[in-house]
Amino acid sequence: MQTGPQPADFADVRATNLAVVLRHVRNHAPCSRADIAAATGLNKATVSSLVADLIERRLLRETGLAEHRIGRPATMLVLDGQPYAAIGLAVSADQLTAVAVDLAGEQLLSWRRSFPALASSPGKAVSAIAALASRVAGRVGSQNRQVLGLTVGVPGLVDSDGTVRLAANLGWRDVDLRADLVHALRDPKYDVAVDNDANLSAMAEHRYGAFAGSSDLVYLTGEVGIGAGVIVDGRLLRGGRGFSGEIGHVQVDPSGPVCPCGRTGCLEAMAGIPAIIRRVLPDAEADGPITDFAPEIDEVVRLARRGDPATVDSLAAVGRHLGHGVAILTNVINPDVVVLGGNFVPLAPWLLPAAEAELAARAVAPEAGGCRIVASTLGAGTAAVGGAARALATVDAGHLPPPPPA
Amino acid sequence: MQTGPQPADFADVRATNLAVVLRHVRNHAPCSRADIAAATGLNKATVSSLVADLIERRLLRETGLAEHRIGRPATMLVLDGQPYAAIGLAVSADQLTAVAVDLAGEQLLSWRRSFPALASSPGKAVSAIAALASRVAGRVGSQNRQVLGLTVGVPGLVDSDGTVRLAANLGWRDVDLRADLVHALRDPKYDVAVDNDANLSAMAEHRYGAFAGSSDLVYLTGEVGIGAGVIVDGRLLRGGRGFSGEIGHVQVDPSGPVCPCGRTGCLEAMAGIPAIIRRVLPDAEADGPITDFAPEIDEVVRLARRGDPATVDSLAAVGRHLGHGVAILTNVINPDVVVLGGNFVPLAPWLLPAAEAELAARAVAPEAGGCRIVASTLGAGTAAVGGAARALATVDAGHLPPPPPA
DNA sequence: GTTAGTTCGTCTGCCGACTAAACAAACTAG
DNA sequence: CTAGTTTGTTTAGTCGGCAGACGAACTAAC
Repeated sequence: MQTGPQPADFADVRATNLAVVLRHVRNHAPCSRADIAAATGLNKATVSSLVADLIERRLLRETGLAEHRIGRPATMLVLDGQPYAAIGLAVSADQLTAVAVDLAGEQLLSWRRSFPALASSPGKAVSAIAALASRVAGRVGSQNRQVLGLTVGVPGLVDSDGTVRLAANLGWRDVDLRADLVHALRDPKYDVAVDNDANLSAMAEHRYGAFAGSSDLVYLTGEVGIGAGVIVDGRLLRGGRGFSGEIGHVQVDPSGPVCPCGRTGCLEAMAGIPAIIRRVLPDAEADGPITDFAPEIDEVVRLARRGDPATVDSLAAVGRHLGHGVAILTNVINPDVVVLGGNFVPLAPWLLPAAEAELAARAVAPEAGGCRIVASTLGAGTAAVGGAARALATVDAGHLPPPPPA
Repeated sequence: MQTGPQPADFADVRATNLAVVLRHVRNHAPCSRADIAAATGLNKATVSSLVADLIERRLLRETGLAEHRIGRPATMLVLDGQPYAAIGLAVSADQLTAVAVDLAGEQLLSWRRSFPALASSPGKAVSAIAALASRVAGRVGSQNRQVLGLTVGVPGLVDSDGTVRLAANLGWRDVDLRADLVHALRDPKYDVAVDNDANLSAMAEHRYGAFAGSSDLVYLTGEVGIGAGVIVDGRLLRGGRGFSGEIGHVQVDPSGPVCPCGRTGCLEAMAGIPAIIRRVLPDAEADGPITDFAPEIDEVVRLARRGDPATVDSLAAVGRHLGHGVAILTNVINPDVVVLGGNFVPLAPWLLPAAEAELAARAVAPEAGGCRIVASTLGAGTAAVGGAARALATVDAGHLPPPPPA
């Protein structure tokens, strides 16, 4: 119970303790009521009451399995994944990705739909997003699951109201996506949110990644641009207007090339995926903005595996630039880990050594402030998974679904 | 009441609500019990109980003055500054600064003592700091005030245990200042903490500055080095190991001069106070590390006031570098305001225009993400005041001094 | 098979903290 | 001097966590 501007009452205590129990079960399942009481310091009777409440809300479930040690066997508790699901949806330049995740972290579905954002208007995009979300919600509903929330990730600046201020790679400016979606979905019962894709990916890593639980974590997107999702002290860093993590257009080399944004030597222009491809595969035709880099990245990986010197050197140079960017983050924010995502993942074996060396050289704190650079292990759709994670995180934070009316 | 790993109980509710009332009175004094109830949503009876508790702890006081509107006159409440004081102490390369502040924000004393840190050992520094703290505590005690806490600010990397990992400008490395101080002060009743001077200055600005209450604020020190104290969402950003805000050695110009840290083109080497003085006053003798820049800064200000073109140009160039640094902070953190402190304050009229222009050009978000650059108005000793503010902030957060035993 | 010992989870009584509503106090308006 | 207003306290009530007792269910050992 931290200091908040709001006064506290019993409901807050109850919500806090319900969330404490729920998180404990999520992190230590299966476990018994006695385990929870011992670990949290709550009274056994209180835990019993809280667990009963959570079972009534169908967030927890008793398993038949009992550990047979000495004494009375414990009735074990696990998360009940069945009755709920959270939906995450990610918009990129060429496709929409939707996932649904249940409370226990099981991915229920993962759908992709190609959608050329630059070739359509934001209005059409809203319709397409709403249609996809609606279909996912329908599927989830047909499994008798209640939707806990829908979060849409967008590669761009999203303010605290859910308005997309600027998404260069989608060609959007001042699109009030959240309100439009709520309207298109006809005021759904569940919560609708819009956030930056890097922020959501960071939430996904924070909840499901190899460094899950690390309270100071940064995720770097490797799509058309480079964005950072920053988690500090276990919470997303948003800044005054929600425009944090825009590391892609920080200058890392004043003598570097001109970036499409008009500035010079941006990290994105030096180490972004398009820059890597141009550098390694100068012959690749670049007619119009490329949006899907998979074939080219595959080719780069092939060349690197084969040990092609120019490719390896190029990737090392890119790694150094990334290390420079990570060093800026380390010096300013001092995260425990920086996770490289997107198209950086397959390239990581050739990027990381150079990046780590550069980080060590540029970081002020000894041992780079304890900061590690790793590749994401979550696979594709991280931002969408993070969208689902956001809704689940609100449950963990105490915003529980109401108990059944019956 | 935010989500925390800790379960909550009644004591937490009480502490939270006591803090709510205390903060309300601090921000809206003088005010009546009825005002508090109306503004916070707490019940009148609850407010009465909370106020009685706070009066017993001598944190609040009733004033005789009553507002005579229609109806029964209200008995007004104000903070009772008398019984408590918090001590802040700042270490710099050439002196120690100590201040004591009461609960109402009144500065009770401000002492300076010259102390050549580089010429003495860390051990002697600990003795000197402890002696000064002890004298301040004695003076405060002789006024029948209880000391709420002592916080020491150090220009360098301080980890979460209060150990100074590296303070280049003091010549310190791995000095466990907090433990040493606790020992030298013989386990004082009050809380002892050590923190980075920029962090503490940021707390001072957050509590007493022109932008007090802004929940996303950065303070830039302008002493020997440049450090950032970062407040995000109303809380200090510390990072995984407490090494955040080290913006001084981020590279802003790869072709810049070599910095004493060994890197090239650090912000500090381009826009630090020594760099400014070298640039504007090339004739100033620089025998050994300068620690007190006051005379030189005065001279720079004189030249700038006179309109000396070389000086004005130099300051504009420095302003551009500062703007570059601020742009990095803005893109990564998106604060509402960046406060320039220390020796930047008298130079601000000539630095700010260039800095703002550079920020606008380099910030990704429109209108620089709403970020403003301003000069501190708190005067000298900001870090020490921030040290006191830290202890007072723990009271605001609910860690109240115990009620009197009587 | 019985008994002792252990552990689990519930039950009971208690206490602390907030709420609602009634009420006394103290003032202004007319 | 009365009516009306506002303040702050009092009283009763509810809620939720806590402590300890208790029954339940099991293992271990004789």
